[in-house]
Amino acid sequence: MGQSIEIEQAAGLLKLLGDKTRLTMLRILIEQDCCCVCEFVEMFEASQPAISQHLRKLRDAGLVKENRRGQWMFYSFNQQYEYADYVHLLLKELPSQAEKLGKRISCD
Amino acid sequence: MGQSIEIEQAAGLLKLLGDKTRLTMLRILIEQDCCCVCEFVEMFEASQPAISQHLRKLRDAGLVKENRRGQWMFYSFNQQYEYADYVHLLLKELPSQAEKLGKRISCD
DNA sequence: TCAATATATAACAATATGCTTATATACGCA
DNA sequence: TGCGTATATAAGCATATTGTTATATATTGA
Repeated sequence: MGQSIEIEQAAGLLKLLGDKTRLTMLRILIEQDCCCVCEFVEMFEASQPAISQHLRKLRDAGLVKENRRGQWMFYSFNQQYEYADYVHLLLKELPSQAEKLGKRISCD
Repeated sequence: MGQSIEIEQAAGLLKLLGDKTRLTMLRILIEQDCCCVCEFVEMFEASQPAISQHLRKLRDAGLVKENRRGQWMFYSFNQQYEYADYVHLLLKELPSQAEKLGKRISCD
């Protein structure tokens, strides 16, 4: 059950979502169970540290959780996030980014 | 009728909303017809230039429109904004900020 | 026309953000 | 244990953002 969100917390959340890479990551994660870092790196044609840093911000805010499987780290949307309902509300209005995943690399 | 929003435009919009002052302004403007600059200045206990600059960003993005009445400039939410529906969706989940207005200064 | 008020803009400084490169850490496997 | 792969972190740099101060513009009313 999500909490109703105060304006200050909403501003911080929206700021975090106000980045194309992070927003796309989250849009993907609400329709895709989880992704490993290497998938994001390929998808965004970005450097590995850049992706890791975005993921850390999302994780520090509680929006995603990480799960190690062997040497791969998988990230998924954190349904326990306090304002998960609100985030869903925002994300589901955005077009699916599933095609960005392309042929999924099988990391596992 | 609002347009469906692409991810890149959504990111830019959310970035703009990801500021406490601007987010609060907009939250007020969806329940309050319009506000003049001096009301915002008092409400946020911010400097007049700071408020003007926030309003300009919102106006440049098309989120608010301005209307002069004598020496006062009134700002209101722009219902014609391409993604007005989306913005409404986000804002209506936030607590009303009407009390922030306090006793409204009558500028007109 | 001039002064007062409201607002906008410009220039600058402080801070935040996001990337890069380099390096550290964690894991699997030989 | 040692190497290769995946990921995280740190440091530094370039750019963006936001506020401040100073000034410009617009409007009203004497």
